[in-house]
Amino acid sequence: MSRKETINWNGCPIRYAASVFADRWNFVILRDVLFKGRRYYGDFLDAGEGISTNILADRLSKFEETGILTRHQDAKKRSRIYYLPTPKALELIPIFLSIIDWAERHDEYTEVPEAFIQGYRLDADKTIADTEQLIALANAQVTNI
Amino acid sequence: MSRKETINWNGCPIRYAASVFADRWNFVILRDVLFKGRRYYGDFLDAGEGISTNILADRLSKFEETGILTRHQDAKKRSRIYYLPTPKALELIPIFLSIIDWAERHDEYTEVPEAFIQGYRLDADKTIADTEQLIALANAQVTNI
DNA sequence: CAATTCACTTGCATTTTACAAGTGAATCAC
DNA sequence: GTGATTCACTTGTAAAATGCAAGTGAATTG
Repeated sequence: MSRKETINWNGCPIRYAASVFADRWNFVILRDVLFKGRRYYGDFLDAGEGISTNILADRLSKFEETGILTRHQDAKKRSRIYYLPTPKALELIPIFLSIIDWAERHDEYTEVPEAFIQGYRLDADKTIADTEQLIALANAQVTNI
Repeated sequence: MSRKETINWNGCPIRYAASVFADRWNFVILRDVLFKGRRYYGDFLDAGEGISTNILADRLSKFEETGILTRHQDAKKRSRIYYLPTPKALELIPIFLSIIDWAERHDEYTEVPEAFIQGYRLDADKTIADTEQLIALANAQVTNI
């Protein structure tokens, strides 16, 4: 057992990434944070995906532990909690954009706006920058005023 | 319940990708197929990751169902089974390369050869093409002679 | 042709997930 | 000010997935 777990475990980037976000709910939460501007705990629940409250709480706290999200209280209503993406999370954008690109090509049911996917295929760096901008706006909406 | 599951389920590329490969063992198997040239059932088992035989069999058959891998008998020894990546799997290369890039930057324990990661950051397309070449070689080693 | 290899399958204990129902702090309505 | 409500979880429990060990049967080897 000890041998099995030490061989090839540490040092592998794919394995590390798997430990941080390879799970369907993690994918959905990161999508919501990176592309849909969702920040509040309640937003994630109401996203219509059917995530349970205990699973959401578990994933959010793990994202805190792994430095993907930070937890905050709303300034005017302290009972509301929001989560902000860290730089480490923002650097997941290229990964998720290429996932979107891949899925659009291989899933007949996927519906991505033409302009978005075409834009990405023509100039990925610009789409990454644009996405970062939208994230900054979403963050500002939650932290400002 | 029916409402919850129909809203936002279909049509989302991230959700689709999650259903195909968002799982730690899927990550490891795809890494082995895309970057380590592993093709035989036994190769995956002996990879030192500790995957159980039933889980491996389950994931391999799901990858068949989702069109990621194809299952074949070895020409000279029909009791040996190998799995080949489909074009749909090859198109995961950009995703996994950007995952490697991300992990290298954020996991202190990750050990990626300097030349490899530098090469990727300088010219991602070239690294993608190089990886495809290596995959073609690995496929040939299994299918030829 | 008996022993071994190979790719799984099966049985079962443990862990994780899903669903429903709390809980306690903060906020709102009056 | 206080009772009702909102909010972000937590808890309990049944169902599902996982992990481990031990088969199984076809193919191959000695």
